[in-house]
Amino acid sequence: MPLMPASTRTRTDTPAAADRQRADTRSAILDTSERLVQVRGFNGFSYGDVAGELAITKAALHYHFPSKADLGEALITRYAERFAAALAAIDADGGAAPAKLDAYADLYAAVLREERMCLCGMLAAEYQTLPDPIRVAVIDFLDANEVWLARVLESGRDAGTLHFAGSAADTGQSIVSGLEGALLVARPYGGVERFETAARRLLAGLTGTA
Amino acid sequence: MPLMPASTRTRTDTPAAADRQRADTRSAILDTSERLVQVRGFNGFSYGDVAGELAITKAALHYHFPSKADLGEALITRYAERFAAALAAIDADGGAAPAKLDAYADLYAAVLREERMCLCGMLAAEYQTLPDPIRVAVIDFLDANEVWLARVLESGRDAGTLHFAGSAADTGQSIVSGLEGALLVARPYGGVERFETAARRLLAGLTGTA
DNA sequence: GTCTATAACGAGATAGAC
DNA sequence: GTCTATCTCGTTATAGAC
Repeated sequence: MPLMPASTRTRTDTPAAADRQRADTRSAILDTSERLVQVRGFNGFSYGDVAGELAITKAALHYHFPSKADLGEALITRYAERFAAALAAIDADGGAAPAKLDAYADLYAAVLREERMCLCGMLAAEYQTLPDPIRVAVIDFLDANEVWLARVLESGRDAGTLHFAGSAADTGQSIVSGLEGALLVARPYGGVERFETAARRLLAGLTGTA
Repeated sequence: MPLMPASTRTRTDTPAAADRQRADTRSAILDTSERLVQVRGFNGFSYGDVAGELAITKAALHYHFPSKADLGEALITRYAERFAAALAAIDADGGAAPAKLDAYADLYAAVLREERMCLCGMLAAEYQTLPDPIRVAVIDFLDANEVWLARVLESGRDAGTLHFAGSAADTGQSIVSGLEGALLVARPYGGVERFETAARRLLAGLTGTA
């Protein structure tokens, strides 16, 4: 690669390369912002923080995401898509219902291992300060999770591998809130032990392995 | 009462009256700030918000609480004291362990009815952005709750009214995280139904009334 | 697409009068 | 104790050059 300062070379020699770079920068912004929101909250990070980490300017950020609300919307949208893909992957694995629930809880544990809060849980805490489109996306994310869980729970009950009182929908809500709470409380203590303990107990109540 | 603008009269005619007013203003600041933190988060409210609501100036706020960190510390300290008093009151009621757990969950429900998050849960979400003294207070608050719960759980197990696998300490942690999560997730939806459903399921697993 | 420069505003905080 | 006035800094956001 020729030694040429980024400020003096074009970096986009063809239209296709320009598209690629736009997408790359956009992704990098989303990656950094996502982590900052999960660690510090939507009200706890700034364009300046992101620009500093990526060594670009705040103005460049505003080119990709005109307002912070736009950025937040893009963040939760992408997060929800990735989560939906993860749920589809669990389904594709073809495991039984209890294994699916374990895999689901592992998604949360992976977040905690990076010392983050669930993006949606963090936004739920800040809900009252969020622009309306983000609020809607938070609700949609929670609903999608609970719908998926309800389906898994019903199939497990039908197969006799899961046992729970009340509706599958209510039970799904309890799982989401239980795991979100386990993340929330575990993070200040550091490590995943507290989360694992709470998650195990939560799922054990459904499989009867208590 | 003589019609005299607050700006022209002394309002503190005696030293005792001065003390009373200092305490009153301080309480009013704490009350308003506490609600704002529980609704919007520690990073989601400002001295200006509090001053505006109380119709005093920001400078007056700084007299009572020089820095925002000081205010935050006072907030969680008072909150923890009030919570400890509420737990003592539950103990004083002399109910059995299951009734104590119900009363404990009701403390959370009361918070949600005011459309707030638990102060400690909110601060847990913002943990990475908080000054160190507040972080310590958050941990202390969680620990105190879990110690109290562990004691109730053990007495219930001894009396045969509560049944749970694993240690009382771990179970106490699960209850705290379960209720905090139920608050967190319920608030965006409005109403207490979601919380009540999750709380009932959580406690039903301990009393065997599932 | 990214930059420099700057606008416009709000934040936390302090000084000094009353 | 509370005020007015001010400071300094950080924030989101925009304009215009390259």
